[in-house]
Amino acid sequence: MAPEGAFKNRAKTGATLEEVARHAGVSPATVSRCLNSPDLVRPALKSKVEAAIRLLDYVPHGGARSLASRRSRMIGAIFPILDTTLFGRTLEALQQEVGEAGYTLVVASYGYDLEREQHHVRNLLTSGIDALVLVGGIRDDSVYRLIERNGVPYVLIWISESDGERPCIGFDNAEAARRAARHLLDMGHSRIGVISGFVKDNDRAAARIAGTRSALAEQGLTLDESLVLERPFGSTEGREAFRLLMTRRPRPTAVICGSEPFAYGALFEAQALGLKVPDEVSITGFDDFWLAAQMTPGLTTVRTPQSEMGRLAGRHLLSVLAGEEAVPPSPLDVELIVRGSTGPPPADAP
Amino acid sequence: MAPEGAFKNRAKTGATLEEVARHAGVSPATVSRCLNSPDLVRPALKSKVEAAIRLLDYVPHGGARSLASRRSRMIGAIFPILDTTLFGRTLEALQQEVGEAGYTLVVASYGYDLEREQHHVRNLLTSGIDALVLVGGIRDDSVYRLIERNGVPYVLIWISESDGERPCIGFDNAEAARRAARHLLDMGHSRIGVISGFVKDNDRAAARIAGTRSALAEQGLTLDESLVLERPFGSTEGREAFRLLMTRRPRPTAVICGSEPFAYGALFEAQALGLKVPDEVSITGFDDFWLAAQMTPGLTTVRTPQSEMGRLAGRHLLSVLAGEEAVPPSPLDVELIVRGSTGPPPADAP
DNA sequence: CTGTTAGCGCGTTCAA
DNA sequence: TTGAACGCGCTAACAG
Repeated sequence: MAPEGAFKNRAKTGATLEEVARHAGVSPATVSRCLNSPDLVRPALKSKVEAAIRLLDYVPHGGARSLASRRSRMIGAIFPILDTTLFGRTLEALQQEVGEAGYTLVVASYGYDLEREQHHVRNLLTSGIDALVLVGGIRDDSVYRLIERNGVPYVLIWISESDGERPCIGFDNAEAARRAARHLLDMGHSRIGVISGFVKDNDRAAARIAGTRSALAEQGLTLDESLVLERPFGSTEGREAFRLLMTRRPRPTAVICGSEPFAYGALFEAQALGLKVPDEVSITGFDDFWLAAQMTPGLTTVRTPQSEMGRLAGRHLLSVLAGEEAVPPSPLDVELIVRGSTGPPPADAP
Repeated sequence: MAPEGAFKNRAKTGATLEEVARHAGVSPATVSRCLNSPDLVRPALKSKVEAAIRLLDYVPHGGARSLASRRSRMIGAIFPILDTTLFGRTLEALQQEVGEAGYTLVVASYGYDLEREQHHVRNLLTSGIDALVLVGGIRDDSVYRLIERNGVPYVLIWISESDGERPCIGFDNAEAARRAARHLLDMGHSRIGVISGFVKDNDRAAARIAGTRSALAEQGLTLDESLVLERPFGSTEGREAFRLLMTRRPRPTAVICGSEPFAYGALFEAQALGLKVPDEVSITGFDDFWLAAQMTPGLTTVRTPQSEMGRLAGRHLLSVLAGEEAVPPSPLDVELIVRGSTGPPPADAP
């Protein structure tokens, strides 16, 4: 019922700076100054202008402003997903940090689909963002080129590229996984299963598996590839993968989960299978969301600096935009949180 | 170490439409058309233009574009919080819906602080958003006036204002809570506790309590106000509130949680207290996040149309922007999901 | 189908 | 301390 001729009713635009000037009996330039450098304006005039602004519900036109000043006061952030809790804290902290500085946050999510991410990069650049936050480092070089050619500063979060080629604010995913693995190895485990997100196009997931592998190597062990399962992130997927791992013979005595929802699922499934945790099987998570501490047994996990990455990414970009010589901080720390879900392997293990 | 003189290094701007035109040997208008209505351009020219665009990594300047066209292709959304899973699905669905239409999403969060929300409204309007999504309906009239005076269409989500004064896309929170309450009443409960978010400035929380109260009234019962606890959202707060409720005498035989994290906490705490659910106490949630189905016992809860609200809000605004005569849909349905956390009250209850 | 011509609303010179 | 004039990059009329 919507014939295509029905377009064209452009909303009445709000008041303009010039109208405000007229109402206040001053020049447009003065109104502009009231907004941008109030100290340069005599208080008497300033209050007249402010009254006019309120009277007209005047809001500056960001487009015009960014056209004239070459800055939009917007910062973009592109996340793999938004609907889970995975990036929630990072997003919240980032929004807070830039919001306090008067910046506005533009977000997008791409469902781990690099093509969609690239599309979003274009869109956000068009929107005129002054800076950009991206997750991880895997993407086509052309995307980086595009960003750089447009003079937009950016940071990659959730990773710490050791080669320092691009500015990163995050932690060493491999080392984090290594911590969890060493913890299990120290307790005597040697047959270890892994539930991971898809490694393709995801350097965090890849690094975590690599870290696990290297921890085993330190002990002269190798990771049995048949015990490495890749799944879409989610607790249901974790349950299913865990069940599968438990059918392998000899059965793994511990399972390292590359993302915490997997671990929740594994723990629930262990309970459903009647497997005692940690007596019969140990489980580790990755991130330490609120649920990890509430479950019984509590989940042993690696705590990642989720909020801090958001906060620091914002702060870094703001200072770059302020013209400061900012260097990204060195890799952030992670912490192994030992709770009840891990223990020595069962005595009768092979 | 950052002296204040260190400003002013404006990034080199990207290529302009005019440069593209020059490289392609056509007029600026033609380049513009290639971008906005490609069908009006002869293929031969179009491909020359596209080549030039790629060559220069040209990205249109959104500011200039919005100045000239009076539309920014950005939509704003302001949420109470972003770091929990509460609005995650709504956000994801909204982003997806508007993203597919080539729009960009600008988000902000205000921690349930109305002043901060107002601030964000101003900021987003300045950014030039074409439309706005807000959660709930409680805010100063001046905010609505500001939005309307600037000609920006908006919707309120997560509520359904019966008086229809403003466009809403959501569900009836009172009715939803009434469902949960009736379910308990039908099983014979009469002494019911409530754990709620703060009612001040939160119409969703208020409506849910009101709904509970009215369901009791239908049975000639009244809600004991000493059994109504308001807390910040969170499972830890749920645990603590639940523990307190369990010390009341006579002890409530059921607890209605106005937000699901409360219910998770209550369930964990019941377990810690050695209280059998549902034999000794019944618990209901609100929203039906993934965890509800995974716990043991499963959580009886009211499933809210989280994704749908995001999707429909986006769709509605897009059609308004397209100049269509769009009316917001009628209130969406909620569904009572009965799982193991509810049952009849203990036989020895008063 | 394509080019020409005007602004869109604002920040920023420069003089006064 | 204030005002006048210019142009940022683009879209939208209008001609051709």
